Amino acid sequence: MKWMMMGSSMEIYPPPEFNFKECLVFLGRSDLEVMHQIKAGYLYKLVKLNGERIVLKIGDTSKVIQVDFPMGTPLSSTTLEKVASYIWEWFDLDQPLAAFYDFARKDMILKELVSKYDGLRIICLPDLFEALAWAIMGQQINLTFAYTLKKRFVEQFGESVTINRNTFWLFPDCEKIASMGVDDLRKLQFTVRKAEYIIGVAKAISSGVLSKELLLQKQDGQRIQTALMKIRGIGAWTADYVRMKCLHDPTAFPIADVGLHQALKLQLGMERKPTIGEIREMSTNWEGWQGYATFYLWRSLYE
DNA sequence: ATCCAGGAACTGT
DNA sequence: ACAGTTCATGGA
Repeated sequence: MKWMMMGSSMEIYPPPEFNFKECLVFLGRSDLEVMHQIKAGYLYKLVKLNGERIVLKIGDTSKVIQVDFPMGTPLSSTTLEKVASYIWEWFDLDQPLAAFYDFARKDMILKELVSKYDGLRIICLPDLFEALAWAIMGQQINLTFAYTLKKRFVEQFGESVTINRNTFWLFPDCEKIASMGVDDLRKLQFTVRKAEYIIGVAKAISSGVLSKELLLQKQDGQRIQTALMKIRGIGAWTADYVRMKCLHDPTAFPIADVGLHQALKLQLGMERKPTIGEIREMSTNWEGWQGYATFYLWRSLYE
């Protein structure tokens, strides 16, 4: 991770295989998104780091990520370090993407995508509770409604900061959700099950039996998968999604994902969606990078 | 109206 | 292990 301060701005120096504007397209895919805002090419997000709430204004200038602080808070060097590391993690910048491109350029399905979306990285959800809760919200419903649920959830239970008549939201603390009842979420049109799953996950995280650190300590992706799937409400799809978007495992592969199926159908000009078996077949070359293949295919569904 | 959506648990065999 | 059923609601 490379960064330095230039006056009141932070400069972050990402690896060469990174295109901020390409990532902005993905971040801008829903008008109902509440966790960040995009305005005039800048990405705004409220984060809580080192106990401080900080609004970040993120832009790019030729190979450099530039971060400004609209709240003008005097930030300690430890907080600044956490800002840099948050952004590094958000855009998955530790991933050696050149290795993915090396074979993807020769792959019949991926070559067009990696050329079109060059520099796109998986947009991560560094917070485990947010990643799990969002995945559960998205189970078996259309994305638009999933975003509606998230917006209600965040605006009901999250904290916010308003500057210049713009309101920015933090994802609700798991401690707060752990103290909620199913009925509190039912009011927002969560199903009983989704409410139970999310409250259960919130309790597990706030009690300390579940955490990102504990999962990452397991090293092996399969063990992490198994550990996640022991939790009620987390099946294979959610476990893969969280490994991909939160735990930075590029081998995670949500193979049953309907978005993936739809993207493959369109990309291959098929009359129907491919079967799991067919996807397994066409993904044999993707070993080690199934998560990135999936993400680039998801990207092809937006414009 | 009908089908389906970035699934998972439960039940029966 | 595997298939069928239930949950639940909005979008197209």
